[in-house]
Amino acid sequence: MTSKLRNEQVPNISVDCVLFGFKKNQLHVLLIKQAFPKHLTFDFQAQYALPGDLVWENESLDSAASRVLFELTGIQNIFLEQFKSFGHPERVNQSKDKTWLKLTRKEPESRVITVAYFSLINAEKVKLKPGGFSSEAKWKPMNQLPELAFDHNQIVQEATEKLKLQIQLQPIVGELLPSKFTMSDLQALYESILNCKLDKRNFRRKMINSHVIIPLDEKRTDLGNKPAQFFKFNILKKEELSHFYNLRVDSHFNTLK
Amino acid sequence: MTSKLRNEQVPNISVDCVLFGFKKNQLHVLLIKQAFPKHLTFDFQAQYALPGDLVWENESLDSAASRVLFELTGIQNIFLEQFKSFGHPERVNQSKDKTWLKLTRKEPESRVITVAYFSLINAEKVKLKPGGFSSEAKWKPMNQLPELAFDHNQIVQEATEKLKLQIQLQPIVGELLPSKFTMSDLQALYESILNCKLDKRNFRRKMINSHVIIPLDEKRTDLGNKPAQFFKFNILKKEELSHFYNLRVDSHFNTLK
DNA sequence: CTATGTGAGTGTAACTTTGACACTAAGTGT
DNA sequence: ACACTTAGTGTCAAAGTTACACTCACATAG
Repeated sequence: MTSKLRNEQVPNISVDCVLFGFKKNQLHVLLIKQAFPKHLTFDFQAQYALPGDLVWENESLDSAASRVLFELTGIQNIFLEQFKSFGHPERVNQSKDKTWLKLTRKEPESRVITVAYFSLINAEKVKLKPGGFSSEAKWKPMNQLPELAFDHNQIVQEATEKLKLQIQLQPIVGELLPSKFTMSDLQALYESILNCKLDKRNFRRKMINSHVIIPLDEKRTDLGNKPAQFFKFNILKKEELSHFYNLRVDSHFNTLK
Repeated sequence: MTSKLRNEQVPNISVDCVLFGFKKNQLHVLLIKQAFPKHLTFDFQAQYALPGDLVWENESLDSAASRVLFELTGIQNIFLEQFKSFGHPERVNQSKDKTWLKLTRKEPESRVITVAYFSLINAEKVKLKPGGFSSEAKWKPMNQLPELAFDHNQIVQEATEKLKLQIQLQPIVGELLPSKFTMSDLQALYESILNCKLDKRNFRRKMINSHVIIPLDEKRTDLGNKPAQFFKFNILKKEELSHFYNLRVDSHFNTLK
């Protein structure tokens, strides 16, 4: 029996993490910039990419995702949900990626399939510490993503679809907001994920009735206008998650389309 | 550059297919029996398993799933949906599986992660032709599955959860039934997937209103009782799939629990 | 101190969907 | 004609959804 070294990498299986965050009323994705040795600048275009790397021989996919995310971005202790694997035979075979693969991989020609994870976190609260082969870890707004390494644009795309679906089925967005937030914050978040306008009164009623959020004894007073009630998320059991089916678009905007 | 042979297997990436079928008013899963050389009978327990095998170097995950399913069961031209990958480092390391791995794999000690697919098909209509390393391809009722190879029981379990969720969101069950079926057939199918009793009138109303099914000019007369209307599935666009949220349990049975 | 701007917050009526519930209809075989 | 079996149907109350427009509370500028 071949005994595997603890930190030996599986040459053809990786994990990638799509982290969504919410900042300045916009949905963002966490990206890293591939690090590269200075002397290579002339023919090496550092690319943005999702935090991701090969898994180790002795670790599960879930723990690989957590480890890799931590190593590259400093983010720790968050729940990552596996959502899809990507395995096109040519997915790491584009010329834009060759140099970087040669610099970082023992078997740069190897076909790699990747297991993609996603998660929602509070972009304001988390501290980013790039490490490993990432020289940068940055939130980039969803609506102006650069071209990413490998097939990462497609992965982000599919994660976004998944996210849209999810928030209409259950209120998983708790992690995206600060611990206290106003109803308008929450609505802006939904609108930016669903990419549409929602009706204010109906949205408010739905959220209140669903008991997903709880009003606090505190108001936001820092803006120059009527103070807004703060809410916090309620931790609900699965059985309590009803009410989460249709979020309808504001009719004004509906008829404009 | 290492040029890969067309049919070379990736030693550590496989696909597995969970096929659901409906027979005798019961939900079934398609299993194969691992083939083995006769002279080994004494210490080799042939196990049931999901149809699955290693992927080839040059094929995508989706096409690997289709190919493997065809090779082992003869089933062709069906839509397989990827639903989750399983990658625990010890998932192919149980003693029950060692013999078979040694007989069939070039690298029997290799860790293997598997990408699992699922699909729904009409068990009555499809012809099973075991091939490759499968000596048998059989429908087994969900509620009495044997112990399966590797972690395949867990994979079936998770596929079942996924299926339950799916049919409450959209009427994907078309493929499970013959091209014409009665309302009772359809309800029995839902009940066996959801594992509960539904109210007949509410179910009927919901199905009719959703336009998922269309009545035919034909009735079932072969049973000795009132003829039942035949229906067929309607091919709907995504936009037309509303109405599919809550399927409520029949209250009689609800209160019994 | 008044006016204006800004986002917060509120109510209702028409309609649709849901859930609970029990009997009749149309065939068969005896 | 009777018994048996499965098919098929209607209604009411409760809950949820949709559309829609004005007032409230604060800050600031004049």
